[in-house]
Amino acid sequence: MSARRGGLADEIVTHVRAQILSGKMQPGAKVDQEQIAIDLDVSRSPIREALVILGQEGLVDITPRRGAFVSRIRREDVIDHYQLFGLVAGRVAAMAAVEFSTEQQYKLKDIHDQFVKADMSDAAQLNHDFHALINSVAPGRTRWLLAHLERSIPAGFVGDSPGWMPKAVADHQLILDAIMRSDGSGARQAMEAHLNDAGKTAVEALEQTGFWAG
Amino acid sequence: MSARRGGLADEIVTHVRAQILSGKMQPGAKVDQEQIAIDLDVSRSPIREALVILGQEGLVDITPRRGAFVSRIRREDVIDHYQLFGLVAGRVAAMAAVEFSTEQQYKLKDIHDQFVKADMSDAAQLNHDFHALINSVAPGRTRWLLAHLERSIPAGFVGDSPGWMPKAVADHQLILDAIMRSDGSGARQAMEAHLNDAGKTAVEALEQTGFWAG
DNA sequence: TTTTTGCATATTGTATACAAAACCCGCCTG
DNA sequence: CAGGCGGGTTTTGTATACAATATGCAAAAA
Repeated sequence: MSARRGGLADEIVTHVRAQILSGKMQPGAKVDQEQIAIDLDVSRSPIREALVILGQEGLVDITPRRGAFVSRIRREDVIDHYQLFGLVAGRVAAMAAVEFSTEQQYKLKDIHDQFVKADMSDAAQLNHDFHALINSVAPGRTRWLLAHLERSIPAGFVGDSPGWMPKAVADHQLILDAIMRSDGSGARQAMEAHLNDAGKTAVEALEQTGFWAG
Repeated sequence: MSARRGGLADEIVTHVRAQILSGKMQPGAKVDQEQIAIDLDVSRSPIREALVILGQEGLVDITPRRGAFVSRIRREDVIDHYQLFGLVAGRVAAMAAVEFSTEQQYKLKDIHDQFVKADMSDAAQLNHDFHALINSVAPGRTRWLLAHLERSIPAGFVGDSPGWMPKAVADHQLILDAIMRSDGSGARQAMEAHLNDAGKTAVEALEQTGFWAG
């Protein structure tokens, strides 16, 4: 999005992250550069850059001359992560409630109306649009942080867990209502609650994909 | 701290960051890999990894096949950054106020008492210790985020700006008082105010080092 | 004069090569 | 039998080499 990088490194990041979040690489396991090089048929140069990114995201721990290991992320870490996400996103939601123009308000309502009727294939995109519109009022540095928080741990879990959609719809409704009536405090609370739920959902999803097997 | 990397890359990050924050590399300027390679007498391999880190931190923008450029950070971005910092650190301070043992409380008071009497050479360390003790109650992911926020933009500015010490002492006093009386809400507010001030100080410091010259 | 096209150059991105540190495993010694 | 000590192997970290794309300038056309 902001920082599209040289091509391969980004693809490798995506690949390895998927491996980790899907449980194919267990927490604590070594991330072998050579193995990835073989799997993806690339050299170690872009792999090392990818590992640096994943290290910054906290998905792998890098120790000086010993290599990269899948981080031992605990359930409470995921919960914590989403609480932080909620803290920041809640702040932005409060700003949106106050600053949104009438036009923006109805644009948000429009997205939400589509979201209500969407099936699982479109839900992810509409969910993203909903949050993106709200977050568009955030100042530059806040946007940067939100982008980090969104891709760091396990985001993009929309629909992975059954029964999440109706809950998300209800949450979004509360957020939308608060913003429509320019209720900053209400928007903040609703957004925080929404992301706290998302955290629980993320834990369940990771549980199901076999992220934790010990 | 958490992710000590292979040696050279970290040093290069420090070097380039210093160049940027001191104004020797102007915002918008190209970060030439070859030039750094010559300056530091290293190959481009660790330099590229360093640039990835700086890109993640938001100090440089990396565009696919065109290179890295010093980010055009505005004064409001620095303010924004420190507000976020305050948001998170405030949350942690509130937790500390509630969770601190009596022993921890007096340990914090002890550090503060030293801070009051310290000269500029020790102030940085004691300031760090003060915050580190408070942040020690934060869960893992929050600690990770705080570490990011601390080193991302221009942190470690203690004492760079004259007249900051007395202000910091007063701020820390308020934070300490709130924690001593287990006043979570008060600690949060005091910490947020402290970091908002730190943001202004950071802007001034950047102003003086010649970061902005336009 | 201004714009556009093409080529020479510079710089990035990726691959390969090499040096050094860490790991593994058998062996020796107490 | 436990624990420590080589020596070979593996893997990382850095340097160098090569390929591909972007940049800049000059010449030609409008």
